Parts: sequence; structure tokens; C-alpha cells
Amino acid sequence: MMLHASIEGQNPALPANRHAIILDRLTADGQVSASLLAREFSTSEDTIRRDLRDLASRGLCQRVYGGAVLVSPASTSIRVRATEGSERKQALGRMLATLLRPGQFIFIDAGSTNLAFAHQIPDGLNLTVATHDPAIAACLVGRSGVELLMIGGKVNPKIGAALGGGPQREIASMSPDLLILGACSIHAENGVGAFDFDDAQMKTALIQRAGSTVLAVQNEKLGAVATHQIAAIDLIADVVVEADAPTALTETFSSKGLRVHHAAPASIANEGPRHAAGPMRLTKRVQR
Amino acid sequence: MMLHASIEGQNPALPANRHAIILDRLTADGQVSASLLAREFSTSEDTIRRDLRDLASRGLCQRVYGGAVLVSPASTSIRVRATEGSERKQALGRMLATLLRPGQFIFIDAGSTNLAFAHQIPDGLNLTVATHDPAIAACLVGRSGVELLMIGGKVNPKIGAALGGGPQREIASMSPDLLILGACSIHAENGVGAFDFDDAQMKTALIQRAGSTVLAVQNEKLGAVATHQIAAIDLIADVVVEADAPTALTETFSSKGLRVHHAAPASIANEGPRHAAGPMRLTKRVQR
DNA sequence: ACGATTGGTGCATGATGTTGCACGCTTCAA
DNA sequence: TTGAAGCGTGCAACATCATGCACCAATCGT
Repeated sequence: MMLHASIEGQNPALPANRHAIILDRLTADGQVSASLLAREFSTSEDTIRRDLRDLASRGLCQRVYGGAVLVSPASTSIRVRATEGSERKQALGRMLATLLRPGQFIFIDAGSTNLAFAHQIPDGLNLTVATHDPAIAACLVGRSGVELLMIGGKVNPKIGAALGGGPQREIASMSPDLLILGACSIHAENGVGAFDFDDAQMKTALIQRAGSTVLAVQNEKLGAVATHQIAAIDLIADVVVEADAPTALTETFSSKGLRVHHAAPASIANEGPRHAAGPMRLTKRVQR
Repeated sequence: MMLHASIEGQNPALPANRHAIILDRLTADGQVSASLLAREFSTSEDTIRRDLRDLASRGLCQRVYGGAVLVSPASTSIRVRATEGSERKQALGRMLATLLRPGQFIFIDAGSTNLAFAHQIPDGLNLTVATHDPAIAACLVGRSGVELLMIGGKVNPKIGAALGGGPQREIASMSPDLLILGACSIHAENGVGAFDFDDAQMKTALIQRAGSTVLAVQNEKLGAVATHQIAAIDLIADVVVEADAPTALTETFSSKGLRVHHAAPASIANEGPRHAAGPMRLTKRVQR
């Protein structure tokens, strides 16, 4: 860990080395400051920002105003993560819900976006729903017109769902009509990826079992390449993107034969769930 | 959890990280003072107030005059909050939590009382927790010091948990130290009962596997007789009752060899977080 | 050897996010 | 009831960001 002894202000680090050093600093301190790193490497902040953008696109860190932080600090629970960008996730979830057909057997993959989707599932569709995410299951318990199958196993605290050999054996006997695939990266050439090994294995197995697969992605996941590849892009039938998704990327998907669905803009419309009054501060602190 | 080492008065925390640090402080102490935080981050109180407003708008804390306090344990989903509700169940859950020992393997049966208990499980006990209730699992996901085993299967909408042959086979290989048995009836002569056939079968199987069984009951369940008998009363080691439980009934339990634990009265139960002693006095008056 | 290409870098600019302060109002404690 | 502390809002100053562009060096093909 003492590889990169750095004299303040005089570090001739190679570009590739900067990434490693930044990651070290990140795991050590949980955060890095763009301006400090720039001074340390005696480079411009633009270069640091580019590095950070690069790392973030690989899922290795999360950009914030002023620098970057660890992807999922242990202190911020799933519950906190679920509150981030909720309007945009709800919009994606609403569009996903329109793809459902009565009587279908659907499998809902883990993730906060899919949890938002689960809340939007309308009643009376007589669906059979399977999931390995306890939060999604809890949200669907007692919902009329939903028969719920819970996949059990040891719950991975990072992903928030049951992962491993047991769950994979359980789904081996299932043939869902539709798979709602969870948050991961998607790229026209490199296909679909995930950031955790067990999660990737589970997703791979799910895609193989499903009759059709639909994927909802927020803008920051578009065009990113993750550490674990899951499937080629032609295994995905539909993709749901945000209203303001860059057309340059969505066109690469449709040219590959995917159906691209745009969610409604998550504008000021859906403000009301909690305190209607009160000057809420809606500024997002996580960069995109 | 010690990611953000902070030198008093000189914390170079990134703006976005303040949220995580404040949440840490909040869960540790149950309350935070705006002026103290401002000094600690060497920033103005305005910024802290903005942060607090932001967190509160996401339901992660509750603003009070002078700072913020932990949101009362109802911060999960709306559905959960609806079924949870009563302070009496929280009081029972708090007493149940005192019966836990570090390193134990516990199984939590289904039910809203047990969900209230799950919220009260303290951190750092290094427990292994198994449950077949998705709501309870969702509440424990990502909790530090908890290894979570989810029992899968078809979820019974009435009970809100996975029931049937599959789940019973899964638990057949488990030997939990402690079983937190769910809401059912208890009677000194007729033993313990439940109101649903599948649920009763599950509970029977659980009791047989568990090293020890504890049962928390609200007053209305005391002395009642349910439709399906589960076990003789001597299979229960501990029973937790409400503060004002009729002594006539509790004495019949203790005469049978059960340890009877009385929960704190619900009226004062929700007063003050764990650390009563604090230099600052944040009024409980909630801001709007 | 030589020109074209590529990737990395720094700078300028316009846009966006954040912070501290002033001011008037509300709440608290004595 | 009164003084002090806390609070919300608007605003201006400042910091950070994304993008386009020019420049440089290394690489590659001819």
C-alpha cells in the first residue's frame, strides 16, 4: 500500500496509476476531493474529473459535488438508497407497469428501481410474481391479484436480495414469461453487466429462464461497462429509459432490435406524497 | 463505520458526505444539534439546516427546534407502517430485544408484533437471523451485525409469510438457538394455538427445531383458544406480556414453569432514545 | 522517414450547484 | 412578557461542472 509515496505537489503519476491511487484513497477515506487530488498530482482538476467520471462509469465510485465517494458506504443503508432519485425511478416504474399483461408470470430482479416498479403494479392483473428481494416481496404481500413467490436464501447485504447457489437452484425450475431485470449497465456492443459477482450469476441464470426480458435503466447506467458481463444485448427484448435519455445511445439500442420505451418526464407533477407544504430542497447531491 | 474520522473543528468532509455523517451521528446518539454540527464541519448553521431539511424531506430524520432526532421507528414502507402502528407492540418488541445474546442464531416467526421486534434489534450483536416473513427480512437487510437468511416459498397473503411444504423442508435443516414465535393464542391448559392451518404447521415445525422458544402476546391473545393447536405450553420457555397484563393469567404461566417478562408501559415506552444522558436538550417539539 | 491518427491534457466558457449573510418571523425559556 | 436563540427566504458571491477546442506526444501505416 506504500507503493505510491507522493511528495506533495510533485507526483509524476501516469494516467493509469492515478486511477489506482484514487481508488486506494477512496477505500481508505471513503471520499476524495477533486481539488485536493489535482494539487497532489500537480495536474488540472479537469483531468481529475475525467478520471472520476471514468471510475464512476465503471461503477467503482460515485461522483458527488466536489469529488467522489465510495459506491455504497456501509453507513448508508438500502433504505437511504431507495430515497435517492425516487421521482425518476417512479417514472421508470410506471412505464414498466404498462408492459404487463394479465395472467403473466413475472420475475422481479433486485434493486431500488424495481422496488419503485413493484409499487406501481396495478391491481387486478392476476399476476404471478416471483422475486428474491425481500423489500419487493414485502411491498407485494397481500396485494390483490398477485400471487407471490419468494425466493429464499442467504441475503447479500450489499445487493439486498437472496443470492448464491440455493436461490439459483430454486429458479432453475421456473419459466417466467417476463423478467424485470434490475439496475445494471447496458452497452450496445458490450451487452449487459453488473457490479457484483453473485448478482451477475443470478441475473445470467434469470435471463436464461425468462421468456422475455425487459430492463429499466437510469441515464447514468447507459453506455457504461460493468465489471461482470451478464449477457449479449440481443437477449434483452425491451429497454425502458428516462425521458431525457440521450438519443445517441438509445438509437444504438433500437438498431440492435430492442424496443425502446421512454418514461414520462419526472417533472414537478408527482410532488405530493409526504409534506405537500414546505420548501423542500430537491437538489440532488449525487452527480450523474 | 469509522470511515469518516473527524478532527474536531476541521472536517474536510465533502458536502455530500455530510449527510452520511449526520445519519451516523443520528443513529448513534439519537439526536444531533445544528450548532454543534456546524462547528464540527466548520460551516455555517444555515448549511446544516439545509442538510437537515433535506434529510427530513426524505423521511430519514425528524427536525426539532435546535437540530433533529431519529425518526420514530416507522420509517419503512407505508404498508408496513399501516400494519405496525401500535405502541404496545413496540413495547413488547423492546422487551423481546433484551432477551437476545451475542452470536445467537434466531428465527423470527411472522407477524406484526415480530416486525416491531425486528425494528428494535440492536446493532453489533452478530446475530444470524432467519425468517419467512418478507417484511421482517426487508427491515433487517443491510443491518450491521445481522446475517440474514430468507426462507422462500409461496407467500400466504393472509399471514404475510412463506408457508407450505417447501418452507418447512427448508427449516428442517436449521437449529436456531432461539425462536421468536409470532402472534397466536396461549392458554395455560390448552397450550399455544394459531388460526390458520398452514401457519400452525409451520409454527409446530419451528418449535421442534428451536433450542428455546419465546412468545410475545398482547393482552387480547391471553387465555384465548385458537382453532389449531400448536404445542403444549411447556415447550415455551419465555413469554413476554404487556405491562398491564392480568396477573391472574400470568400466574398460571409462571406456575407452569414459564419465565414471564413484563414490557414497559407503552405510555413512556417511546420516550427518549437509548442514551438518556446528553448535554444538549433538544425539545421533542417537531418542526413542520 | 514522414505524415496521419489517436489519446491525453489544459484552458475558456456558459451553466449549475453550494454557501454565507441579511432580514424578518417564530419559538423557547425565564 | 421579554430577550435570546433558532428558523425560512431571498440574494449575491463563490465553487464546481460539462463541453468544445487547441495543443502535444506517442503510435501506426505507408
